Amino acid sequence: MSDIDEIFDRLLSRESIFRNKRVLSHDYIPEVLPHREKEIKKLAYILATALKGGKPSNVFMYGKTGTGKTAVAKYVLKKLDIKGQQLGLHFLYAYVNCRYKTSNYRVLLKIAEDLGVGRLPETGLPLDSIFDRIVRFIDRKEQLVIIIFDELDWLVKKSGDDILYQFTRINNDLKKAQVSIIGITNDLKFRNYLDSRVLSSLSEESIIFHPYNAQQLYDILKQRAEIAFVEGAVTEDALRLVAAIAAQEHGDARRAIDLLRVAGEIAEREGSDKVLEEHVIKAKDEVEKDLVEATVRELPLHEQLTLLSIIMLVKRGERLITTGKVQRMYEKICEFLGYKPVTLRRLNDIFADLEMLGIINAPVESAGRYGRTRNIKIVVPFRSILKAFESDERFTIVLKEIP
DNA sequence: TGTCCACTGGAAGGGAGGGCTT
DNA sequence: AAGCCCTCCCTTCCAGTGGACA
Repeated sequence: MSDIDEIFDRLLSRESIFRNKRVLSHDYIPEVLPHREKEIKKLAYILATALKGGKPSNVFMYGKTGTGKTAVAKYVLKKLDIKGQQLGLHFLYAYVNCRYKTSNYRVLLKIAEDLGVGRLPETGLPLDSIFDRIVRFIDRKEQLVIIIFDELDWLVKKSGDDILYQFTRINNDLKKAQVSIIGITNDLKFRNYLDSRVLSSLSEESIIFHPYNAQQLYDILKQRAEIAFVEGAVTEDALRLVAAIAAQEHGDARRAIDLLRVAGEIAEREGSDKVLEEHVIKAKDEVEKDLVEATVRELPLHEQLTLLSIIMLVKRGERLITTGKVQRMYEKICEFLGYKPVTLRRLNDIFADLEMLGIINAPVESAGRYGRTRNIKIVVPFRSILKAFESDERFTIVLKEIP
């Protein structure tokens, strides 16, 4: 008990190294976005039409994760809103992150919620009727509605482009209001999946975001660190290291900021009054592990079993892991645990799912005479997946009992 | 040059579990 | 209560395919 008291006392008596931790959270939009001036200008230019009462073109924004697409969109909209208010204009906004809204229904629901349509049931209504309600709601008066579809590729891959099609045509149904759409995607190849009508309507304008390099990431981190931490709490070396790690991982600024935050938390936990390189290194492991563990734990049963089969094959020292091998292992595990295995067709979709989640790489390769199959590789730290499985007794038994 | 392996991936559909409207 | 409509996970059926080998 006294141990715990001591921990509490120590924590209380010490000044925190954080001054304003919120600055390091995902939804924080800073006053200045370094190295995105060009993109901000372009978007502002497009949206400025709204200030003269016009309908801005739809915009498509491409770029990898953490290149500032969402931040730029939110930033410009915030400024637009302020300017609009000065001019007595009122705009409506909706923001959907399609990655976390798994179905058409959820997407519509989020839009309805953001616009303030009113209470709608979690499920049950026909899609048309929700869409109608949204249309009726926004068409009550003359106004501009801006809808942001973030991580649009997820929506299209999961549920197709029906909703998108409806939204691109929505202006035909509206008498008073007008709708502009901002589509954001990480997947550059994703245009191929879209119906050409949707694509042409969506990409009236497009903005491309390039990954940040280490120096740019450093500038971003520096700016955030100055607000987030007390003076001198982050060493130059630590900051450089965070920037370097994130630059290696495709210039993802969000990851960089996460990393900095966690490094700070670790430093604080360990009673250090400075964030050092060693804290950053620990933070890197922790961030990665947490993410993978959570993802794996939330997978549906047969996706977990499939992943477990892959893990078993890796453990066994198999160098080439093919669909067939996984299927045989998977069926063995199912038999062992008393589950009815899914078909090969389903398994194939599961591979695609796991690949989308970034857990595996599974490109289709041909061995000529010996057929075509996926070449499956785990692309996250092996230990974090194991860790996720270890919390479930069924899987632990399999790991022990099956060679 | 054709064959043929080991799959891949599209299309259609189903049923359990949810909740709506009437 | 009946009759719909939705999602999620899954099945059945099957045409299609890259390239090493004969």
